[in-house]
Amino acid sequence: MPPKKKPKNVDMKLNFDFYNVPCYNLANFLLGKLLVRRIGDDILKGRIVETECYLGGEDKASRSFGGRRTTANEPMYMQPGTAYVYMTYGMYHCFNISSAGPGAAVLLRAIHPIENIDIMTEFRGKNCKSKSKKFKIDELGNGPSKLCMSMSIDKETSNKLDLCTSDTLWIEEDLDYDNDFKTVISSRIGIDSVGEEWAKKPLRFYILGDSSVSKRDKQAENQFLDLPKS
DNA sequence: AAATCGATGCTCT
DNA sequence: GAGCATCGATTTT
Repeated sequence: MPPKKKPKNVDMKLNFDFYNVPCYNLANFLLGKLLVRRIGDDILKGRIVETECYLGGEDKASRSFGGRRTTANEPMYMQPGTAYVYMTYGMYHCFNISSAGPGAAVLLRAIHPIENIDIMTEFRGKNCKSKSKKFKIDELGNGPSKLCMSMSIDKETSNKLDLCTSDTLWIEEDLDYDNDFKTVISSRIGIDSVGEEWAKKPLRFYILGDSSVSKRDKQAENQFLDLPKS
């Protein structure tokens, strides 16, 4: 049987039903999809290759841990598909998407540049602290703040956007991508201070073998999985 | 290849 | 005042 072909003349923007699933499922389903950003007349696209779950409630690493709710983390409680963009370390941004479940969201950790890579490179340099640095393709999206720089995503322009209806930021199917990839599940990055129990939980997902993944886990790669893709 | 370390300002206590 | 869901440069195996 040949793989099912989807028609190209339909709106591939993913809708509310895609986002309205538990955090763990959304983090998995986002892999292989395209993150799309429109800047004026330019359309930037990158394939999502690495994600992390932040569950809220019991999750000590989550900014909504214990039901904590402030004006800053409000998007984590908004309807599934809402963008949650926050600044960290005073100079970098992280981009999350709220899922089903109170205070639950998925962090996008890495994208693989696909379309208008030259413009992404330009934004990457413009938003980078050090001037006139040259970037390889895999340095454009291999980290949560790097992808924000390359896609020109920040709190001011993108926080609280509804990805289901926004015409500047959304997710869509990648019709040209062979979705037959293997998925690696590993521990999350940069949260060691919350203690071993939650720091080690298997809540990070990435596409095995993709060159834009921010950090590989060779132990976990021995147990890669064929997870359902939607 | 891995470990270390400074930058830099917002958010919450 | 403390602590960052990071990055990039420098230093060490």
